[in-house]
Amino acid sequence: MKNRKNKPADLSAQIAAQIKDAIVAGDLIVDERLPSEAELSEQFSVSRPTVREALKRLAAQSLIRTQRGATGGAFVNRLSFEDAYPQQITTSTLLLSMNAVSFDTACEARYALERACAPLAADRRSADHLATMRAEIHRQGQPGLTDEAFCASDVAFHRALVDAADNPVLSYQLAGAVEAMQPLMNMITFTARDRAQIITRHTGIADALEEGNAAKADAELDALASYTAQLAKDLLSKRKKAQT
Amino acid sequence: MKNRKNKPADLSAQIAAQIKDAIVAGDLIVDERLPSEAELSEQFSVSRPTVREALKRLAAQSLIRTQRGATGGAFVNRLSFEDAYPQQITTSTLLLSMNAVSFDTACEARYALERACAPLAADRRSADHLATMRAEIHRQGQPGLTDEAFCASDVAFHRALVDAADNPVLSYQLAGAVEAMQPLMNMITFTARDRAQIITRHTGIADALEEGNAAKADAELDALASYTAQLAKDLLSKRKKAQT
DNA sequence: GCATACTTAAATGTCAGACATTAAAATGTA
DNA sequence: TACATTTTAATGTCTGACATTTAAGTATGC
Repeated sequence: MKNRKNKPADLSAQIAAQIKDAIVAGDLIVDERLPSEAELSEQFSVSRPTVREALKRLAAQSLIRTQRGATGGAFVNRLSFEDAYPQQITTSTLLLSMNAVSFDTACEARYALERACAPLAADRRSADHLATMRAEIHRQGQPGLTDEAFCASDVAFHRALVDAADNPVLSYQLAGAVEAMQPLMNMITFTARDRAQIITRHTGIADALEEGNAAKADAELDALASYTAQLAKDLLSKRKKAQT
Repeated sequence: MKNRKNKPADLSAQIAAQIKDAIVAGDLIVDERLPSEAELSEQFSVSRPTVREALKRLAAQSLIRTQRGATGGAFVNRLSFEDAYPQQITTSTLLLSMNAVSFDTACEARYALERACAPLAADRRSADHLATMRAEIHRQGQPGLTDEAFCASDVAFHRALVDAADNPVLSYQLAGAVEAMQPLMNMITFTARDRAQIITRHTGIADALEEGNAAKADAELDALASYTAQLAKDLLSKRKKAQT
């Protein structure tokens, strides 16, 4: 069905798929205990190691958790945003690095998504979010900051922006896009002038959100996106020249 | 480190984490073959079943693939957007269903993201995407269509809209948000008048994209978002009345 | 009767070794 | 040279055992 190679999947993969389907369909509810490994191995007519491999597959996706001891076993896990974040980030990072996604493409996606958040953030930003953004802006202005640290602070700033929209679904969706960009951003060497420009934009964004001015926030984000794209273009042409 | 419960993780989880880190860091490159299970079990000083459990964890995340036979083994997998899609959808679906995310919240995220795509889609939409959208609109107008089928067509329409932006990163990020909404949408009963309204908006969106009119696409999406939110509100108040 | 210490039981975690199956490479043969 | 056969090295699966963990039950002492 799923594999167009019509290669029959491993038993452990089949069993994991069945249990996963049961969880997605709601036949197994959160915190419900699965049968013990011994019982499952009987039900599916396979050995315990095979059942265990299936359970490990599910555990790797945070679909179940296991507990040892007398009342232990495998339990359906409530998949939390907190659990899903790191997986999302890892997946996004690998997607970018393994598929030769260009800086432009990743950057475009990132700013498109952030601009989607801007109006909501302008409406709902809390004092906390603003404080975080101001703190990161201040850090970005410190002399002697390495490029890596500058990028890390940039990510923190943008995550605060996204979180300010106060929509966990948006935060989750965007975490990957923003964080996965960091390895790409790290390849850029920021001159003092670059940093000053970026800080100006960041300040503009923070100001706009503080005022609740969605249009201004959008404009500042647009300017920042253009500037970032320009930096990447310069970097590329500089490299080309170096090769010649 | 990771678990604040300072419970030491399983050996198989530790080994899986080490290999995953090596892949993310680029120490293991795409299509590189891992040592055989026997060799790994020696390297990590654990038994083969334990190594196998670790490998299954990685396979569940599509980080590796395995091949049987003389030249077989475990290979670092090129994580493709195609592979990541279904996982992203499953995760998003479970996040919504297990965390009591409200229809409003999910809907807001979805339309915010779609509106981020609209300008790009207006610029780049291909004839193919437009044809898909028109076909889905036509299907949505067919009498006798069940609510489920209507929703499925709605999802297909919106996926075409997202794909029209021609940015794989955006498509990937949005797939979850759009598809995961379907179970929630399926709870709505669409009257003939509802459907007509939605079809009007869909047609407006398709027209706008065809004209390359980003502002109009945005306005139509905004109207559709409001209408959908209104439908949900009506449904909720109707239920409340039924309970009284 | 109650608190504490010990024992038991049930589950997962780990190991060792064997056999089954697969698929490529090496070998043999017309 | 082309084809069939054998070898080989790997994953897939099974059996059985033991280790470890944890909650519950039980005995002991006061």
